[in-house]
Amino acid sequence: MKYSNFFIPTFRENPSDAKLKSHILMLKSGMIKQETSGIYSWLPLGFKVLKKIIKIIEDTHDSHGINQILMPTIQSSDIWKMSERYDTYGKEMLRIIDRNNKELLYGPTNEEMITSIGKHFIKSYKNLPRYFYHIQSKFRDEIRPRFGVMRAREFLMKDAYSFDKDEKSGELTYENFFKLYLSIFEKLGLKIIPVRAPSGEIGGSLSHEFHLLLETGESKIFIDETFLNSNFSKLKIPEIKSINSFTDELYDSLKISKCLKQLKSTELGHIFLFGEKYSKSFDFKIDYNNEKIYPYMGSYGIGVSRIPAAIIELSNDNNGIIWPKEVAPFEITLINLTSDNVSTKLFCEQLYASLKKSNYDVLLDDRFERPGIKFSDADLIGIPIQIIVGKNFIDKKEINIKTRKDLNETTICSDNIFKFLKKMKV
RNA sequence: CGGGGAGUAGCGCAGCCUGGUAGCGCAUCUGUUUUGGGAACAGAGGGUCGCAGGUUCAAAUCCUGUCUCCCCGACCA
Repeated sequence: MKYSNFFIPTFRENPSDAKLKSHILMLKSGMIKQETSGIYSWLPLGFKVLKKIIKIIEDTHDSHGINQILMPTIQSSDIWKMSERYDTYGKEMLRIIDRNNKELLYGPTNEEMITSIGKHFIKSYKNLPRYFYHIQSKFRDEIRPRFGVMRAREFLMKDAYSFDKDEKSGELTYENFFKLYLSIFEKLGLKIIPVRAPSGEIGGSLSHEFHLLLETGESKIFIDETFLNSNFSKLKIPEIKSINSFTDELYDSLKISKCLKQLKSTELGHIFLFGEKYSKSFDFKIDYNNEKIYPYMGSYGIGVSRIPAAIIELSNDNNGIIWPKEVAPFEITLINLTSDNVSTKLFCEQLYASLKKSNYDVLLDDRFERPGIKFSDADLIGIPIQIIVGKNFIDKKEINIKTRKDLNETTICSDNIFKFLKKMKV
């Protein structure tokens, strides 16, 4: 992508309305635009990051036989009346009346809808287990939205749903999703802590949240300190059930006596095994041998649009964002400091083409801007590698490679660029 | 929902107390000179001062109402 074609409206001054570092940087780097309280547009740079995250989530789900679908944002009140959540969900649910006076709502979650889909199509235990997921906007009318996309009203969520024939099979599914989540967060470069959680509004018995430790986080979790360095990926259901870490709500209600460390965090994922709750209320029965059973269900959410903000909270400096390579909008930014010079222009165009040919995701800064502006924009938008081409190239065929993380700069001969990138393991 | 703050050019702000033709910095446009860390000079454009009503000869400024946004808390997860 060429900068001249890519819309990145950066700002020199900090936005007055934002307080959290990630919120400030997302606005300042032109990733998002607030439309109204708790509702945001994703601009090209932000959307590119979001798509990288979505791709990791999709690939991981697809490789585990989880079927991607797309359910609508607008739901009928009928299915919510069936589960009796239409009344209990409260003011967080955005209710809509259509022209025929039919009660609709903007979905805050999709258990009801997936249950109705399951009931419509699944008739036999031989079709189970079956897994579905979708990535779709949700709306929860928070009392007080804040911190940009961290706590938005409209947000993007990955929610998966499982149908099993019985509890035992359901727990195996739950265990698989538990591991799936660990691997997704690992691929995102995030060190995540699973904690036991109350199952709350959705109901059921088994529930865990996946938390990222963050000083500026809104959640509190209680964990055994040895957990900070544990590997959870080998855990089986009995161990998962008895993990020694808790959300504050569960910690309070269980009155845990053992001394646990309290830490601040942000919730990025939440999984539930709620069993027959919805299949029962929908009278969703299937044939099993010579009887009828209610499928055993679970749901598994990831707050997709919250992830970019969480990463920025962890990874930034005074100059701007520092993207980890896993989710960086581009791997490399190629900065031509002298856009009007024929030889640097030609070199950059050729290098840009061959980098793309080698499958590097590159942003070529070909703008007619002064060097200072290009440097500060590059640091602000935080692409991991900067290749800087300017006077040194014209004089000595030398270019500079800068790593955004530590701002270290190396001068190399322009012929050696690919060798150097390989050595850097970009 | 309780408490606090704010709405004036695209962004950041001053002006309001003490009413008298709406300003600054950045950004934008034109020109010249510049060009390895947010350039200089010269010129230009851009405003229903959130909205509605009231007081007044006169309202960004005073009064009343209302909408929106932000922060703290409670709530939610």
